[in-house]
Amino acid sequence: MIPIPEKTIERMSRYRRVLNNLLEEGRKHIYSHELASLSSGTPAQVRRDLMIIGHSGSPRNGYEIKLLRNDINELMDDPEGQKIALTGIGYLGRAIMNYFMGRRPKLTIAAAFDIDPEKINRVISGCRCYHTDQLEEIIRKENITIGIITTPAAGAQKIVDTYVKTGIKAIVNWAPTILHVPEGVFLETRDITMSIEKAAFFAKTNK
Amino acid sequence: MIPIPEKTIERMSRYRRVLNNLLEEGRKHIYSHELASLSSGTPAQVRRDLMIIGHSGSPRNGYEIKLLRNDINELMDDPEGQKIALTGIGYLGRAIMNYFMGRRPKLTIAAAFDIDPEKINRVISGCRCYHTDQLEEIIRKENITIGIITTPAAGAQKIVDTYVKTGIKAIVNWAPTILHVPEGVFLETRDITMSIEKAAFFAKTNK
DNA sequence: ATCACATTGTGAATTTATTCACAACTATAT
DNA sequence: ATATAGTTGTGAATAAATTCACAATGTGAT
Ligand SMILES: NC(=O)c1ccc[n+]([C@@H]2O[C@H](COP(=O)([O-])OP(=O)(O)OC[C@H]3O[C@@H](n4cnc5c(N)ncnc54)[C@H](O)[C@@H]3O)[C@@H](O)[C@H]2O)c1
Ligand SMILES: NC(=O)c1ccc[n+]([C@@H]2O[C@H](COP(=O)([O-])OP(=O)(O)OC[C@H]3O[C@@H](n4cnc5c(N)ncnc54)[C@H](O)[C@@H]3O)[C@@H](O)[C@H]2O)c1
Repeated sequence: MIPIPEKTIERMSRYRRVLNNLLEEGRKHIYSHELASLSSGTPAQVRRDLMIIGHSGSPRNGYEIKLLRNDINELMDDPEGQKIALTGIGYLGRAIMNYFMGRRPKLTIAAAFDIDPEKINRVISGCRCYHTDQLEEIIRKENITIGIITTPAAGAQKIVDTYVKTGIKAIVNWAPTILHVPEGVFLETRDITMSIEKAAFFAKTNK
Repeated sequence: MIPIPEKTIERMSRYRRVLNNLLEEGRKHIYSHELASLSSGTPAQVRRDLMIIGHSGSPRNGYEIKLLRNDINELMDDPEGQKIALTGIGYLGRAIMNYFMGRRPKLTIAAAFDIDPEKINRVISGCRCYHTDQLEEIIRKENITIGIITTPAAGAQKIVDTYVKTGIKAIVNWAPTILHVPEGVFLETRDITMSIEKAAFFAKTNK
């Protein structure tokens, strides 16, 4: 079986969000052009993506929202659930914790870490907070497989190293620094600046 | 002149960050393969990007960091500066305000807006905070051209509409909802979930 | 039953992005 | 002077992503 392109995976997240909203509104079916416009894509792209994940609809009614959502769940979710560790309980860390809380049943932030004594041994957004000294212990105990970094740049590489040591295979990093991971570990460094600078470039070019 | 691809613009943000770090360390020159590894790319990609923006280096010494950084500045920055409005001074809004503060001299968050009386008429991270009632007035007065949204989904469309009305041409939205803008306005909706779900998919697939 | 029709599914075409591969170059050592 | 080594700049090749375009399809109206 050919692997599913990363771009398609990203769009699946978007589609799922839209579909969940529609389900709440009680909608039953959707056409490719509707899903496209609700997720800022094109109809052909939507159909191609659904073809890739092997979902089919009906020419007359389009796609059955519930079935499609379930297929996306099946594709994206681990049936046993996946746990996330987040290190750095500052503004950004808390924004992510709040936002994620309860949003994806199969994907939960199971533990958060910091060095600030004010923040440890509390429960924030339903998530237990520990001192970073306990990273290894808790990650192994809780069987956590995904790591997020929202600390300042200075401590980030050390945290990545600990994540990797515990067997974490996928990391999302928000600290503004280059991090290194061994082959086979997924690392994505995100930067809000990039999206703002892209917008700024557009504003400048079209002013 | 052919337009510069969006992907190249994104990478320029990354390159600039790396170059600024290197300048602080006192480095003078850099080769394409070094810049590539520091920004998680390939040497050919780097050279192609620099070719696209019309920067050239020397076969022996590579690229002169300062000159390259300046060329990126020239490409990306508006010489007169650009101002940003941010609406929604919560955890996420503050994370962005803190992070952006002083980072890009030519691109500043000039005003923040909220509806919570606790937050308005203060200065947070060097940025003045106003009630959303004053959006139009302040945006026009300050000549703001870029808008960020970090409010809950509910109020977001109304804020976009106000942004558009004041002539803002580029918007970055973090509220988890579909927003509509007229033709010619750049809108990018970002979602942290997407990056985490992508990482989770990788962790699941490679476990 | 049959028709009309808007939509799906998909091979092919196109566009966009990336990588290859190598001639041209340049600072340095000899 | 000249050779050398390691890099740049870029046309061409390749790969990846997107869009086109249309036959096949299923549904409701008649
Ligand atoms: N990439 C982006 O787009 C982006 C956007 C916003 C913020 N950031 C970065 O994310 C980080 C967090 O931002 P913030 O606004 O939440 O900052 P913050 O100061 O509010 O929070 C940082 C938190 O990390 C904790 N911390 C510091 N060192 C630590 C360590 N070694 N181990 C564990 N915890 C540690 C602090 O105690 C604090 O709670 C900063 O590095 C910031 O520059 C990045
Ligand atoms: N897209 C993502 O990846 C992502 C990540 C985190 C948070 N979020 C979303 O971003 C938003 C903010 O998150 P947060 O953690 O900062 O939440 P928060 O509750 O800390 O902050 C929200 C702020 O918006 C203000 N607000 C509410 N309604 C407003 C309105 N109509 N006009 C102006 N201000 C208003 C509130 O007073 C508050 O200060 C939420 O919608 C959240 O779901 C999105």
